[in-house]
Amino acid sequence: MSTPGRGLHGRVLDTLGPAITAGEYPAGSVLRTDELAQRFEVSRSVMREAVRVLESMHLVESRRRVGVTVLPECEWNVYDPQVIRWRLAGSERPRQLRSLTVLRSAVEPVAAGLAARLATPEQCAELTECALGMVANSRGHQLEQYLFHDVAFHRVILTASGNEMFARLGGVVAEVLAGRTHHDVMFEDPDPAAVTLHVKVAEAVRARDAERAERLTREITVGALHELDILAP
Amino acid sequence: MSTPGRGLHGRVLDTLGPAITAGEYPAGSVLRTDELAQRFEVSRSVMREAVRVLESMHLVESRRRVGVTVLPECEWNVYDPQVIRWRLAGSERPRQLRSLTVLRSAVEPVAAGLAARLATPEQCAELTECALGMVANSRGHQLEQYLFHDVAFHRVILTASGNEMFARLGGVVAEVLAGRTHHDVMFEDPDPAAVTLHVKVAEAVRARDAERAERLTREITVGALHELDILAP
DNA sequence: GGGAGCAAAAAGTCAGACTTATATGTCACA
DNA sequence: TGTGACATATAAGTCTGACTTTTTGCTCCC
Repeated sequence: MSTPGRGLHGRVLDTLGPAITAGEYPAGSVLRTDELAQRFEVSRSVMREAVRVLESMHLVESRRRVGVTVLPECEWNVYDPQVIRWRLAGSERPRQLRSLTVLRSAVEPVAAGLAARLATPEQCAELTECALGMVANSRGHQLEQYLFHDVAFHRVILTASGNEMFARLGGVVAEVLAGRTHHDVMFEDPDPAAVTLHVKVAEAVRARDAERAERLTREITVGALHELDILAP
Repeated sequence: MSTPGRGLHGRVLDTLGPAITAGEYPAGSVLRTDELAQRFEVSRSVMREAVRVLESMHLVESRRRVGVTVLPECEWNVYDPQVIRWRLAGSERPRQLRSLTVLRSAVEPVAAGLAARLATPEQCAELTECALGMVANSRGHQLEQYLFHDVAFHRVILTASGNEMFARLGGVVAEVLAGRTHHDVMFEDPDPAAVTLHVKVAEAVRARDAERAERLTREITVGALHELDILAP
């Protein structure tokens, strides 16, 4: 994913990051730079760079005479894409997936409403194209092609909202959707109702009907919540 | 703010981070580690650590034989609290404030709905206390005390939602609210209607009325949007 | 028992030498 | 004239070792 092995410090992070985010070192654990450098067979300078990155993610804190202390989970930069990937790859995957899905359920409807006001004609066209692609691949176990258009659809919505912070969640949504298709149970074709909702959202955006776009998107995300048994009354 | 001057590399970041996020180096600009090290009068190792941190924020990309390239804004980790602080402190402040307010308007209502289902009795009590504190300080230019309770109120809501990603936005909301009180025009006492809404949200959460808590919180955030002339029809 | 001061431990800093990847320019050949 | 292979320069990457600084926790004396 992204850029694997961009230098030695990156290799170290590929091991240490997942280990920490998976909770292998409980909060308060103390590591020593020299020891880590030996363990990973890299120089202290490389190890220090790795620690600096972990520190910027608020996963650890480095203090003189003490060492590198693992911080409690509530301190972590849980929006850092790298942290999200590490957690999705490890034992915390289910919880991370739930957190992200709840976040989606908050953001996407509002983004759709904004998109209905702000989307360019090109974006409207793209959206319709994605929705049609979803329809075309919604039957006959063409899950990969369906996923492709689904991801593209949500990306366009988030981008067209005109809010940079919404737009940056495109990658996250892609991970969540991909996770649902690949890891979890999804042997059957996607729910026809969901497909229809996407088409309707595209229509609403094209028609500049913000309220309708928001309401329909909320229906989509509520469905996603139910799939994970969140919001069960 | 937070931890200023945690080592030489931190000092470098305090200058370089704001400069980059303020757009002083357009996307594509190339910096050289050695030159930067000279400019900031630090060793190359320190400079390298600083660059690694900027790289983990996706503000820059370091490539052999090329140098340290400034990445386009769309690549930045705009959820990184440090990046947010840098942007709030610089010329991009107004835009950053808008982005964050829109994000709030999406997240907080959903968080309030979840809080109504999940808040502990202690959290309900805290919420009521905050709301009362707001009422008590809503008149007579006691803006600082009002702000204190306002921030606490929204923090409790976000925490009580049970979603770690919502909870992590507490700091962001604090910055936005503080910004409104300090920087922007807020000479007068807060809007009485807004105060009443907070009290009602606390009531709704205590009464476990998720739908009402969500709707009332949405009214609060819509107010915040209007203050910044967003969503003008 | 408590405060002053000392010593050790770990991170922080620096300088210099060396390695590696790679963009770019050169030149021969088609 | 265009194109491919090759050489070269450049800037990041890595390693090592010596030194500094901060901070903890212990000891010793009052």
